[in-house]
Amino acid sequence: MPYEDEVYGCPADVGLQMISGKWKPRILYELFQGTRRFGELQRAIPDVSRHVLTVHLRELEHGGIVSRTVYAEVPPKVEYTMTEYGRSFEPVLEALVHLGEAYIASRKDEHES
Amino acid sequence: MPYEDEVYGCPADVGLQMISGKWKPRILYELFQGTRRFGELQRAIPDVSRHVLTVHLRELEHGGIVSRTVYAEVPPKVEYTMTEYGRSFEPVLEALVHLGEAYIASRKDEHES
DNA sequence: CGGGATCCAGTAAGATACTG
DNA sequence: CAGTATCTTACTGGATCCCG
Repeated sequence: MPYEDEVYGCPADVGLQMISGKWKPRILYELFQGTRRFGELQRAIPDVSRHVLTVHLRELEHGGIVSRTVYAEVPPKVEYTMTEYGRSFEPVLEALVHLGEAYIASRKDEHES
Repeated sequence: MPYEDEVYGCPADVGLQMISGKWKPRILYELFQGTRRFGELQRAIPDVSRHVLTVHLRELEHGGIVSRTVYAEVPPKVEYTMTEYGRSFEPVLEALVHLGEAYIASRKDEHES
C-alpha cells in the first residue's frame, strides 16, 4: 500500500507507528533529556528486556528519530542521541501525556462519584 | 500496574493507546469533520471490516473520545460524534500527520539521491 | 558491553456466517 | 442497518542462550 497524499490517515499512521511500541515513550523521555548509553537506558527502564530495547532502538534509528554512535573500544560503547527530527516529537508526546492524565483523572472522578 | 504519576511513560501510553489501532486515525479524521453514522464510516473507509470498525469504535467510546447515540428506529440508526475530550486530540493527530509527511519526504529524497 | 538468533505466548486484525 | 460470534492468521513482546 504505497503512500497516497490524498489520504489523511496514512501519514498519521506513519508518524504514529514511529512512537508506537510498548517502551518507546519511556525511551524517548530518556533521550529527550540527553544522550544515553545502552546500559543507561536499561537501568533507567528496568522492565524492558535487552532484546526488546534493542529492537525499539533499531526502529527509532530507522525512523530517523535517534542516531546511534558506536565507539570502537573495548569494552564496546554505544550512544543514542535524539536527532533534530526526533525532537519535533517532543510536543506531541507532551500533549499525549496531558491527554492521558486527563483520562486517568476523569476515570478517578467517576470511580469516586 | 497502577498509575504512578512520577513515571512519564505511563500517561503517555494511555494517550497513545487511545489513538493506536490500524484504522483509528482515519476514523478520527472522519469524525473530526462531523457526526457520522456507522454505514457512512464504512463507506468512507472501505478497507476496514465491520467487525474491526465496531471494535475500534467501542474502544474510542470507552476512552471517552467519541459518543454513541442509538436511535430506536427501524431500520436501526447509530451516530458517532466526537466529544469535547476527543477534539483535544485533533492537534496531536495533525502534528503526527506533519511528522509522518516529513519522514516520507526524507525517504523520497534519499531514494532520489 | 552491546548486541544477535531462536522459540514461545498474547493480542490485534481479517474472513466468514449469523441476528435483532 | 448495525451489529455479534467464531475461527484463523500476523505481528509484538518476553525468555533464553550465544557472540565479538
